[in-house]
Amino acid sequence: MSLRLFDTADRELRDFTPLEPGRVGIYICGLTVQGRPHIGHVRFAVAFDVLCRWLEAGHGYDVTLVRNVTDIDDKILAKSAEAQTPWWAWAFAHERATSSALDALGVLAPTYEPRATGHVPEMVELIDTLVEKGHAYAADDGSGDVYFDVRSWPSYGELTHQRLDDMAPAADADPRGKRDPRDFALWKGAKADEPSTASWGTAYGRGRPGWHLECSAMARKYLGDSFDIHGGGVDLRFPHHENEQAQSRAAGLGFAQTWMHNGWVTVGGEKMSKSLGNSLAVDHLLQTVRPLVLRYYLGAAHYRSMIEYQPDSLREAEAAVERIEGFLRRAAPQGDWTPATWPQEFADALDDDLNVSGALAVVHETVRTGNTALDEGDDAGARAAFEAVVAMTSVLGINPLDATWGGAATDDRTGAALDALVQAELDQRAKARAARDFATADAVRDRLTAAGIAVEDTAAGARWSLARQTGEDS
RNA sequence: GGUGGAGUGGCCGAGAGGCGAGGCAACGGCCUGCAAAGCCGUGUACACGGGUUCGAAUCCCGUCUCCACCUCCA
Repeated sequence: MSLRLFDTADRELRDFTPLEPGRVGIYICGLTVQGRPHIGHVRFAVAFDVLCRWLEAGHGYDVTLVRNVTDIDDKILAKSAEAQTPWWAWAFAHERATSSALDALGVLAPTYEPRATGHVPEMVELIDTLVEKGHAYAADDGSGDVYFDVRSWPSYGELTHQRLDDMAPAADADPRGKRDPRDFALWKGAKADEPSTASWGTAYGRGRPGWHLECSAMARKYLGDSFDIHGGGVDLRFPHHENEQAQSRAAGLGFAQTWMHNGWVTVGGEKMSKSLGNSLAVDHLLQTVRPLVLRYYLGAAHYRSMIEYQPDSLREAEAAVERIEGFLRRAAPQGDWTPATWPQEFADALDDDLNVSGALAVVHETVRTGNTALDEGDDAGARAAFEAVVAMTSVLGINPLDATWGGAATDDRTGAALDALVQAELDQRAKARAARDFATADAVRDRLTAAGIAVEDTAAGARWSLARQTGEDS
């Protein structure tokens, strides 16, 4: 079975064929670095991370992933002014916060991450082309703005299947020299109250780029005039993606062949951006939940579904992760091993528009098979399951053994010391149990439990691990 | 007004005309000195009303409810 993806432009599942055999170019809209990222902000990155991993591991494609950083816009300017911080420092601080949140969640770095402010010449070039072709014009009110002329481009609205006349223009729309209220800014003339560092000199006057134009220019520079996949959150479809496509195609570029949009995270039935979600900031949540668990949670639902967040679901994700982890720990071979391939059903699920839920079902079934093999002393069976689970979880970015998640406690000196101490306790307990002195044995176990250490008895003796966290959310 | 999405068992969450995805929780059992972990078993769910069909959660018609986009937004 070949890979099929849902193209949100056509609203249908299509076989995926890259423009150039063996290579895939993907552009996804990154974040406007204006605040602390919350789990809603970060979901798109997890979703497309799985896409990239599967394109590479499952189909052998050479993927070029470009994810931009919008480091200048109205909000950044407004918030930084309020905080009395230079806008560029504000943007950079939040860019760093975003990167570390994504790193923590095991999202692989893109091939390149261009910043909008570094691509003004490319943007101006695109504007020039549009003006030449009669699809853009400078406002005649002296504002220095340059607008895209939506009436000049009959296909405008094709991405979101809307007719220009059906679009409700904002009632209080300020015409500001526009030929049509739906015309959007390619270039925004500098305003008197904005810092001088926030504008660039061009033939159209000093100013800064419009948001939509940035992505068109950067996608073109790094992926070419036509590329395979453009992704982002559903809420970006209009106006952002519609405008991107209009301006790029009006400029004569082929632009994206397939559009993919991920659903968002809701809280109390509402989109997160509408609820005040500081407690759902990634760094805040990570104080009580392991990154692997949050990653599992964010990636477990189908990428196009909405995720309705509730604190309990994090607990459930943790239990599911520990089930997988527990098996891997128990089944880990002594010597060398190589990840096996995955069961066909796993591949089929991912090929079907990245059905991660279906893929996870295969993971859990394999875990069960492996546990049974372990119980029956079937070493070969346990090993096969172990290798398959490692392979599958790696593709999904949730392999508990991966170094991203910090590895085993015995990897560092503190861990080694702790292990030695716990082993001493466990030896004592083992002796007590051998002497059928269960009161002493249980006292040891209680002591360890109180210290946050869970003890499990196995055929090969007692094992210990750090107990599940019991953090609360608000 | 226009354009989309969604309603699945206690919860999360796939599926998409017939064989009860998977996880979490619960209950029973096995194992265990007792636990934990694991394994086995137990649930007859698909918003509502009609219809098509031998057969519908899946198709058709209608209804209700919720959400989003059309302004900055992952």
